[in-house]
Amino acid sequence: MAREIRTRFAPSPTGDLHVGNIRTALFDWAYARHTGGKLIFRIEDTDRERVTDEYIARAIETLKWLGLEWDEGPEVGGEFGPYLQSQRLDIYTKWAKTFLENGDAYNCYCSTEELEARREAQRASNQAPGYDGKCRSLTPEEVSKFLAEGRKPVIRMRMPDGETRFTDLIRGEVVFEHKYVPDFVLMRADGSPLYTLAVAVDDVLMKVTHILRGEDLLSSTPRQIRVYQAMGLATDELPAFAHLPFVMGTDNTKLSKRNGEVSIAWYREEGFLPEAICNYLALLGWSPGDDKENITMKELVELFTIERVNSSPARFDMKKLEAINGDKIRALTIDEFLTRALPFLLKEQVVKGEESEIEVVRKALPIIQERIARMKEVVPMLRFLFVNEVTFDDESAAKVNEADSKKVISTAIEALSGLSLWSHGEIESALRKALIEGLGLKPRNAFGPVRIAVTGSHISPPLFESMELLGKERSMARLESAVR
RNA sequence: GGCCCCGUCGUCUAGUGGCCUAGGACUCUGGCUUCUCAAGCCAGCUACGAGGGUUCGAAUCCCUUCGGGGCUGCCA
Repeated sequence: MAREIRTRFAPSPTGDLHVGNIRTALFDWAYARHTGGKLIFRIEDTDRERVTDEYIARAIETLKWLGLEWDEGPEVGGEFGPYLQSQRLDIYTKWAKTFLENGDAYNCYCSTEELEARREAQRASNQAPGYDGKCRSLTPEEVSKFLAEGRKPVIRMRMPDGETRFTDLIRGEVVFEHKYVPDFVLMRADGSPLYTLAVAVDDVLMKVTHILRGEDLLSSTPRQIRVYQAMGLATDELPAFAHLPFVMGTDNTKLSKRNGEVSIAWYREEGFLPEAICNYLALLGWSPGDDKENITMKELVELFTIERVNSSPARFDMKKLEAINGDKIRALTIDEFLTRALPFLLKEQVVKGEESEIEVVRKALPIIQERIARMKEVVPMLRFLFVNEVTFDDESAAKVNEADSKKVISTAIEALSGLSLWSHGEIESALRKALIEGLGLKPRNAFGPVRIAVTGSHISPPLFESMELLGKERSMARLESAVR
């Protein structure tokens, strides 16, 4: 029986999770689900000056919101925990010591200043900058001298001569000659581990079989493999690597958290649905293969394979995300739509949450469902139903105040005042009769002024349905006030 | 500079030697529909970075070149 596939998503939450992080998490998740394997969620917080508990909590929350459930990790536990690296420090220390004892690593007494100076010299003489191996084989006398100077050593991994060769699942065979991979630091003088140590140790201990991660980590792979080897893993026990292409900004620069639009929290506030974000992100670097792009999470799981992941970087396109989001919104049942729309209406205080209000919203949703691309848009779309008086923007105000408009609205008032049944059908036929037949107006010119008077804007949901929802009394009041 | 990765419409992509006078989606443009805005439908614009090979035949294989990106940290 083949061993169970285990992937991991291991962010370092130095800020809110962003688009690139989530795309990686999505692929990790989809691959684990597709293969019936496990997804491990691990927090890489070895740099506690930059990673805060607040960011960790937000990362957990974001993943849950997107529906990317993990099998092992924070909150759910698992047999290979803990899943916060800051709680695993003794493990890293133990391995670093082992490496030291076995001669795979050595104490390095060079100071940051000395290293920097030597790197400068290397650059100046056109050599590849990197650790020069100065402390690789210190004599006991040299060590005593350094210690006497009060120096505290870091632990540095020894890269042997030769090369590292591995098959990236996305890019094929990749070779790094070790002369371009200098000895690297595993542990600081204060005993805190570095990423290179912690990531490799954890992937081994957590029995990760497939490492899907950003392509920026591609050139650190030889170092990671070196740690595996020092831990005693045989070549056929190494995890498989798949380096995902970047998600770039529209301007072709790498997306970064410096840019406000990358934070997933922002997309949530704007009203992008989690399934739309996942669907769109899945298309960045992967494709279902046929011409169907609008897929469900279930379909993504069924179709996702690493073979179909691209190797070239993708640009993030807000327009396409919006289009997919609109499609997802239109696919919602009214109950689902209501559940998702309500938080936006409550937050902007369009409604207070009373039963009667929610009933109005429920009735109004069908007529705006195909008119919005972001959930947030329900707010401007429905606000007119819940205010006492509409307010006009400059353009609408000018339009409604024209003499022709006042005449149209007056005529509409006469036509509507006698209506006993206030339904959109009745309203429509009464207005058509009075304005189009009666005044000989084109529909556009006839209904425009009425629309502005009733909804406050020349852009609104369908007029007759809107008036029905508003009710006769309030509709008439708005018309009256517009001609006053 | 060195090492590594990448290169099909504006964007995301399909394409693994003939089905490609390169398909789909988003955007954009025009039209239809129409009470506004949308949605929907139809049509259109636009691409294999360049140059050499290999082959009867190349977007697909090879080489060179150009361009973009990453790494080159006691960040991850």
